[in-house]
Amino acid sequence: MAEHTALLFSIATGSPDPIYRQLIEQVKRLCAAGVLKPGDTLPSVREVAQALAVNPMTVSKAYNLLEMEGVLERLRGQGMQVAQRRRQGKGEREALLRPALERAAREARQLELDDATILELFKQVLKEAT
Amino acid sequence: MAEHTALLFSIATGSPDPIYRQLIEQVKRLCAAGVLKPGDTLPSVREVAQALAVNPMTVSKAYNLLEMEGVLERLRGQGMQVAQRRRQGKGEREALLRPALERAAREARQLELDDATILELFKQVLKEAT
Amino acid sequence: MAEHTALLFSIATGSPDPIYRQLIEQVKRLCAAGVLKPGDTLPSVREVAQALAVNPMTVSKAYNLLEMEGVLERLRGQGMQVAQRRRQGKGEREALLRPALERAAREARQLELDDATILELFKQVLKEAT
Amino acid sequence: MAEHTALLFSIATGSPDPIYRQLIEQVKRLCAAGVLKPGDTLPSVREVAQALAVNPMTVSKAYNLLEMEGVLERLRGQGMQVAQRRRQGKGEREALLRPALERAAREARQLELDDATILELFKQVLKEAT
DNA sequence: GTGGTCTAGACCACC
DNA sequence: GTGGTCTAGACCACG
Repeated sequence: MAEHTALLFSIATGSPDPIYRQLIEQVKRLCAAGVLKPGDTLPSVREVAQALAVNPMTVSKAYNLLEMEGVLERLRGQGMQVAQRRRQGKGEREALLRPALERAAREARQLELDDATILELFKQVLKEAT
Repeated sequence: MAEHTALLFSIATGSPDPIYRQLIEQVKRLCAAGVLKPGDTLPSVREVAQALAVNPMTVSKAYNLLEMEGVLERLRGQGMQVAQRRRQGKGEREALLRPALERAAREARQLELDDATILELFKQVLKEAT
Repeated sequence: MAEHTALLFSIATGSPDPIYRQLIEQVKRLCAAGVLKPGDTLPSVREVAQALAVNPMTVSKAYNLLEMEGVLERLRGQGMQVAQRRRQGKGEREALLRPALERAAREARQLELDDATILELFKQVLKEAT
Repeated sequence: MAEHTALLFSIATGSPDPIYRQLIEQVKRLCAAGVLKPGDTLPSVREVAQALAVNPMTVSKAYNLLEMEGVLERLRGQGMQVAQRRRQGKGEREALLRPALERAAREARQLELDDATILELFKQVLKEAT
């Protein structure tokens, strides 16, 4: 149950925001979506670090912050697991998506593209990302 | 001729993003909103620096980057002015929008929201951003 | 004889090199080509400045430097004229052109374009510039 | 791991063009020449700054601009590396070359050289620049 | 007057 | 360790 999740994580090296933040938000989204369920164990720091070619300290930092936020729980000597009662309704998941959509909308406005074009392009992108 | 725009800029000292970025975004927004029109001259580096109690180099960096992006033009010895709309083709503008859409799509997938929900939410966000 | 030459000058506002340098090199080329012949009078500082929408001091600086170089001569109270013995052979004119060609060649190499493509493009540009 | 590239850089203190530009051109040339290959890491800002007795910000500015141009990539906490050749399309590369060719053409016209001569000279320059 | 460059030295975030 | 940001203050080129 540890090797199946390593593939769930990915980082965008070209992104402006730090790796540990990318990891944190990914875990949160996966929990919100139910892909990661309460009680699931997460891949070890070393596994993730190796799979993503990242410094272990970076992964550790993400896990620590997630523990402080109550998203994860430390299993003394056995890694981390998803904390209880983190299941989120559709509304909450939509709220998590909003920032990214708002950013896209803001940029679209500045580029002066009309809504039809924007939506069409987004549909296309969504299809590719399936 | 100095009082016309100095008040347009403001910075949030406690903000996570750097001052020069805040300035850049502001100029872009002012241009997009039509407050700054092509041909308008901007307050000098020194004026802005003094008005905001910031180092001139910081303002200079913002102006510089805005020039590189084609938003501003240097007026040799007379400061900077808003560039004539070198309106890019629609295809190019769509390409510029793609990264933001792709990011949103990736996050939406991880949240396991269905396409209809995602698109509906995006339409709503777009409407709010008008 | 003063109004016919004003049109000979032009400046590229987007160019990285200063206006007075652009003017200097243009006068040199026009002299080398024989368009401006020894004894020809040049348009006054004021005329050029107005025609190009440039600060008169800038034009004046160019004229002064050209006088120092011996390209122009001051006609006490009657403007400047092209100095004697400045007619140049074809070889010298080619030498004047070289820097621009070398720059283009260097950039072309960095862009990894093959010679045939480069030359074809240049022929096209030459035709447009006729 | 520090001695491999420090010696590659050098600056001409008496040069008309700024230090950061000299560094930029050098890196580009080293990349073009194959001395620096995609994936190679560059000496750190501090190393270069010390080796050249220059302010770190100056080196940083050069690296920064090279990143914006896509020549270098940031390696989060591990310095900069030469970017993977994101080879642009031929059309785009030709567009990038045009300005230099147009400038050369304009100058050639003012020198009143005939097209055959110009092209012959350009071929020669191209051969020398190989 | 304008912006451009550079310095010396500080502090911060990230890995 | 890495690069990023900012400051204070200097000097220069251009118009």
